[in-house]
Amino acid sequence: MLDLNRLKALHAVHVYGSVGAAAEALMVTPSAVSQQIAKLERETGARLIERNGRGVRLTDAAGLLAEHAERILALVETAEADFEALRGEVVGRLNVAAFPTAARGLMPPALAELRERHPDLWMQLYEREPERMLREVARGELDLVVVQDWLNRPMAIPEGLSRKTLIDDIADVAVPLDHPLAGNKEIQLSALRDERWIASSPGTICHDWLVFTLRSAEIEPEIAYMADEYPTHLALVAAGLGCSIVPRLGRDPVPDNVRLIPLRPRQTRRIYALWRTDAARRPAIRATVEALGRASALQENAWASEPELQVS
Amino acid sequence: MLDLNRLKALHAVHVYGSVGAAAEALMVTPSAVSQQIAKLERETGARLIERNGRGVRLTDAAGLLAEHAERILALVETAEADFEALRGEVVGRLNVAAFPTAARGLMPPALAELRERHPDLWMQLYEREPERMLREVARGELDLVVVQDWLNRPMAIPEGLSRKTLIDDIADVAVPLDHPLAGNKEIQLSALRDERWIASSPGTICHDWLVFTLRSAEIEPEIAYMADEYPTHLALVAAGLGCSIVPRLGRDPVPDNVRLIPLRPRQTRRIYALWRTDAARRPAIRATVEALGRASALQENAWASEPELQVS
DNA sequence: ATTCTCATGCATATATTTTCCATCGCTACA
DNA sequence: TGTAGCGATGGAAAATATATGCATGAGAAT
Repeated sequence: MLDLNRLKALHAVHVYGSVGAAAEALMVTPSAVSQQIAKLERETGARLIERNGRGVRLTDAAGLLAEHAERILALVETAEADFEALRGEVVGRLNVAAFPTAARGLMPPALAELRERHPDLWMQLYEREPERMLREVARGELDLVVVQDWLNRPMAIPEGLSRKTLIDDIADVAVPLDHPLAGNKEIQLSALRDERWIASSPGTICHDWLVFTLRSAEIEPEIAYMADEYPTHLALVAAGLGCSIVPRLGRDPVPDNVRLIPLRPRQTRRIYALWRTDAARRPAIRATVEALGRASALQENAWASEPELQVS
Repeated sequence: MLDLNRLKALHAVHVYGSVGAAAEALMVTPSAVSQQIAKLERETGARLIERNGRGVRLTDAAGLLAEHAERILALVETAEADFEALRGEVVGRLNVAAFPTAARGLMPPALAELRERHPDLWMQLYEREPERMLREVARGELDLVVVQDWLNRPMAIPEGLSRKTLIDDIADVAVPLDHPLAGNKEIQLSALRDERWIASSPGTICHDWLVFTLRSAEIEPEIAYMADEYPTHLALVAAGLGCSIVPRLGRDPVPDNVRLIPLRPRQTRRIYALWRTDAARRPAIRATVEALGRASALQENAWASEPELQVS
């Protein structure tokens, strides 16, 4: 492949008209330039330069090559300039993941904001369960993940990861409209001892949250139905087949004959953004964490302003 | 100014995904690649590469630089091609590849002719399976490849490649001399329903051709033996262990007690030369394509003049 | 715990490039 | 016509750069 330094020498001779002038421009001796071009001739097998009186003249082939060299060198300079401009900016590609409700409730506004403010940032969003996210972010397969834990049973954060608390998600109880407690403004967990429950599949956080919340009131839930999609949960609740515990984050619109009632005391899970500490050098990571923080604050304000969700 | 070799190293890591693979592609040790990039980091003052598990990952800055490098390297290549085109001479080095039977049947006469006519052309011939060739020619690792497909299931040609049809290779069936059909002048596929077959390894085109041809007659072949070398196939046929479908191209001399009988209707695969359209500026490429065309025509004439290979 | 794979750093060998200097060819001018 | 001046080139040595082999260390797979 053509060598850039030789091309540079040839180009300089083309531009400055003599070996000596080219050498001066390149800050080397004429001999160096002469030898570079001689090597280029040997490598390509073509005559490039011929003596012309006291000076030299480029052949047609050399002229062509010099013009190409001009474009190539210009491109290299462009690359340098772009590179400089890049440093410290929010660009590149980010692989982010969140568990399902956060992916629906938190990511879309954050992604929209980032898209708006940083058009050169490419984000790819995945939906994942927490353990897998943890593994993948630690390995660098994902750049940033949104995970959750329960306040009284915090998750172990692997070495080398940083986190930022985004929001405390709140659990409400979904009951059929004809349920005895459906008129309540709030419900205590202990009042739910004899209900039948609708849960997600074991191994999902939604399942775990249900079981964990009830166990914290020493209730071993009787799980009557399992369904992974929340709209299915709510349809089952609407049909009077049981109750469900439903997080607020990413919650779909609720059917008319289902009531969502705040628990007392509040049952919350804390939601975090997690990323490799090293990777935080990337402005893109920092910008995304901040955008998630803003999206979370907006969400919390929205909840605070809905009176029927308040717990006295 | 950015150094081309360092950019090449960085680009290779970007494309091949690891320092080791990049090193292999550049034909140097991983250490060399690692050090080139380290120097680039020192020169630019930016982090370019970070360890990621067992491997590495490029930073955003490095990704940007690698993309620029891609353009720069492409421009250099264009310059080379233009340069050669200007000289109008068939010179330089060409990396060509073909699948095994074409490498034996088509390339040798073409290469001999080229060597004779263009002593300054250096050709390196590789034997490859088609998918890999396709990838490599698109990337510029190979300059010209010979691939094949079946007439009724044409191959997808990537953007930016040109092709020329060389020849339609014909399949014959090899049977032992004492086989009931050995006396036939031609054989219909349907007559081969209950044969046992000798095939190449799965994943080779020879294997695929056997299976594809028989399936086209709705025969699911019972593969009794697998061997990659055709002489071995023929020895197995000679021993009465089964039949085989053998392309004419690159066919070795056949043992006495094996009969090769044309299929009716003809089973053919079409063989193409493929090259990057940009690179066709090089007279060397054009000359090689033409030489392959002549070699193919010769081969077709040879087949046409052997009476025992005709199908009525 | 071990065994692999992969990247990297160091010391060393090798290759390349530059400089210095001598030489040669051409031009200008005496 | 001779000769001084200018400019390019080539060889040898020095400076620089680059690649290799090997050792090390980190992470992953078993």
